[in-house]
Amino acid sequence: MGGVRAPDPLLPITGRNGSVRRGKNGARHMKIASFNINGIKARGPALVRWLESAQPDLAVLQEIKSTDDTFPRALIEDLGYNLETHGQKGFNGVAIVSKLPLEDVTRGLPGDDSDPQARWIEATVSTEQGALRVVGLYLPNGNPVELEGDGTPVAGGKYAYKLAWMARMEARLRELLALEMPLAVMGDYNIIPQTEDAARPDAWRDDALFRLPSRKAYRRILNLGFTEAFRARTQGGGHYSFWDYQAGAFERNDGIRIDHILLNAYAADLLQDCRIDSDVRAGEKPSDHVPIWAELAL
DNA sequence: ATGGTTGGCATCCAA
Repeated sequence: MGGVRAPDPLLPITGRNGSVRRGKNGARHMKIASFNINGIKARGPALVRWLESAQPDLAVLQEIKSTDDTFPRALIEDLGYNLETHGQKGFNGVAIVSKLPLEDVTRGLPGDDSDPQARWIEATVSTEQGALRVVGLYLPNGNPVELEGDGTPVAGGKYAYKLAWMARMEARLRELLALEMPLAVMGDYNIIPQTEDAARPDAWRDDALFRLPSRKAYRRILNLGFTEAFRARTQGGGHYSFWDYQAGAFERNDGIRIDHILLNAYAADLLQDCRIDSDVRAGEKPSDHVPIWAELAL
C-alpha cells in the first residue's frame, strides 16, 4: 500500500486547466498547423476550403511548387491571413500563413549557402500571453537511397543530401533552443518515426523515409528536448498523414505518418490538443498529405 | 514482377 506511483508516460496529457478549449474560461488558445499542399496552382480550392473550415491561426505550407512572385497571394490574403513565402520554380517551396503578424521572418536553412532548395522558413508570432517562434520545413525525401559498398551514402546522392540536411537542421535547432522561448518546428519531415506509423512497415524498411539511419537522425533531433505533439496525445497505429495517390491507398488506409509538430519544452507545456485532419483527403482534388494541427494555450 | 497517380513544366522528374 502507499508509495508514490510514477505517472504513466503513455497517458495522454491534459492541459493544466483540464481539457479547456478555445474561448472557454476566457482562455485564448492558438491553433497552429502544417499542410503539405503538393502544388499551390492545383490546390487553391482545397487549401481555401481547409483554411475556412479549420480556421488555424497559423499554418506552415510545404511543396508550394511556386516562386514567390507567382504565388497566388490573394487566395490567402482575401481570407484575412498574412503570408510569407520561400519558393522556387517547380519544386519544393515553403510558406507561412498567419492571422497574427509574422515578425523576424527568415528564409532558408543555414549551413550551406550553395544549397538552392527552398525547404525552410521561420517567423515569430506574438499574443498577449507571449511569443512563439515557428519553423516551417520540408525535409528532403532522400530517395533513391544510393549506398557505397560499405553502406555509406554516395556523396552527391539524394540520401546523402537528406542526412546532411538533417545535420544542418540539428545545428539550427540548437540555436533556436538557446532562445529559451516557445518553439514549434513543424512540417513534412519525410520520416516515419516508428513501426506503428506505417500501415505496411515492411514495405518501407529500406526506404529513405524509414531506414534506420533516417530514424536515428530524427531521434537525435527529438532528443535535443522536443516533444512530438501528436504522440503526446495519441498512442497506437493507424494514424497517417500521407497516402499515395496510387492503388486506392487512402481507401485502404495504407498510409504513413510523416508530417510532424515538434515542440520544445516551453511550447509543450502549452499543448492542449493535436490532431490529423484525415477527412481532408476525402475532399475534391486533395493533396496526397493532410493537415496536422496543435492547439497551444498561447 | 509490373504498373498503378499526381503536379509542374516541358515533352520528363520528383514524389
